Amino acid sequence: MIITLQDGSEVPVFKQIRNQIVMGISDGRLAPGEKLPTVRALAEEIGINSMTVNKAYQLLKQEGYIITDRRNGVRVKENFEQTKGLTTESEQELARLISEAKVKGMTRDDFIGIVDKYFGKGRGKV
Amino acid sequence: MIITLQDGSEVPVFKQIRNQIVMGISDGRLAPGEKLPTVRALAEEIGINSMTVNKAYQLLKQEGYIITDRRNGVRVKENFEQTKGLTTESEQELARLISEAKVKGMTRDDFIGIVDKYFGKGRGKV
Amino acid sequence: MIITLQDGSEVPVFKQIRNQIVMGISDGRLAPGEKLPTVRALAEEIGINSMTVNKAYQLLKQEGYIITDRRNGVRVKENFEQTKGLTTESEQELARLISEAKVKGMTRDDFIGIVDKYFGKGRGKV
Amino acid sequence: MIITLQDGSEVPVFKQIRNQIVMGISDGRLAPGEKLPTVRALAEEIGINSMTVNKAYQLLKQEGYIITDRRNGVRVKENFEQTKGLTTESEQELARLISEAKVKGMTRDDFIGIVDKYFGKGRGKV
DNA sequence: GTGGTCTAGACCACA
DNA sequence: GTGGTCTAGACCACG
Repeated sequence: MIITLQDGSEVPVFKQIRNQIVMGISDGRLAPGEKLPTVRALAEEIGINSMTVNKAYQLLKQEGYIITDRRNGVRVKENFEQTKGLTTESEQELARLISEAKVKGMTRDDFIGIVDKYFGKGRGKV
Repeated sequence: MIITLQDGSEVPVFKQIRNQIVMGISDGRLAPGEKLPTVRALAEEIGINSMTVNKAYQLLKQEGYIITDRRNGVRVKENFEQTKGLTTESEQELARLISEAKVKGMTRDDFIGIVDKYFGKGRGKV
Repeated sequence: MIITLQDGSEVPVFKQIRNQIVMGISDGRLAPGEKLPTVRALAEEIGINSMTVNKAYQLLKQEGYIITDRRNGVRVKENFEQTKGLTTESEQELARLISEAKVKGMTRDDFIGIVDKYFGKGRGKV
Repeated sequence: MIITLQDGSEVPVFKQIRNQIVMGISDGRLAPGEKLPTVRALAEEIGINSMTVNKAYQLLKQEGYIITDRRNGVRVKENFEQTKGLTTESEQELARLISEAKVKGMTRDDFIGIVDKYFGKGRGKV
């Protein structure tokens, strides 16, 4: 899987990495149990410091997306916790996005059209 | 309309203000043309630096949510641009939220349930 | 509150800081809402790099012990989540400690004597 | 006795082995004088490097849990030192666990409930 | 001035 | 060779 960084983005590099890996897991480009590049390898590949990659991996580990250990390097977790709900933060973000959409004249169906565009891909019961 | 700041939030204060005003417009608590408090008044009301409120207002103005003029102070815009689409940034954020939801085992219908919870409110053709 | 680092310890510096702050909260030396030293101040005080202090604070934040924000610096959280249970990791650690105690000939009452020695102090319903 | 390694654990493998053997002694699954598998055998059984098992055995030997001799291989010690006290490190760990418990709202009796859950098992005067 | 991010380079325990 | 830790020093957004 290829990680691409946006240059002038507000979102910090380590979080960009985290987001792309989560999306990779979600749409099936990263399979459960699959090995991720080592900290150093990924750092070199995308031309950043390895501490930054480390930070991204630590975040993913803490969130339960990956497992890191010295024997096997870094791997996508096999079983994700099926909380079946958004965090309150995520729900707030969604609420904000919906507000913006409504003000811009989007209907519920317009919005759901976009949701379906992304929900269709990869893993997840549709 | 009352603006409440979250204490330890990652979201910077000026953006919290911006978000709440956008949501206020979206759900009808702020009517088109309605007058907003002055920078100074709002700053005092919520106990923060007026520079911060100013920053929020500038952002809102730049995004086309409010207009400022010397005679009438700050007012909610009368006609919003009906782009009927999300900005690319917003769409990316939505894509990320959907990815997280899918990994956590949410179905499309689970997700749309939450969308509807927020789409039901106030302004916007439903 | 004074933080003292053990020099040759196996436990990393950032975790030592974290532990001492948690214990400070627990025994009342740090009150809810109390301001903690800034990242830089604490780093200078104990003679380490500020990134290390930052790491400790991030951990404490993530665990819900403190709140950090740019307006107010770092503060002890007002209301802790009352989960009223140990994490599975902590329970495993306790199990291990008890195993060691038993092999060394300690009775249940010996062990509880030590527990009481520490439970008596500060905050917490006894 | 079966040794099972936790996959993404923070605890290094050699220490996981050490801990499980100590717990095995404590709850009676390993009897005093009982023969332990050879380094090589155990390494093969759990699929790890024999250096790692060796490290665990050396630690256990140094702590006085096992004895090794050339003729009989590795055996659980017959008589453990009855110090009837925890090491200072262990006591510090316990203090930390108690601190965390208190902050999370556990009472002394809640905590002792968990202690009893583990103290009840196997060897040791209860 | 605050926390947050990032770098370049180093060392360590673990396996 | 792996992840984890730490340093010294820098820059940034926020307030």
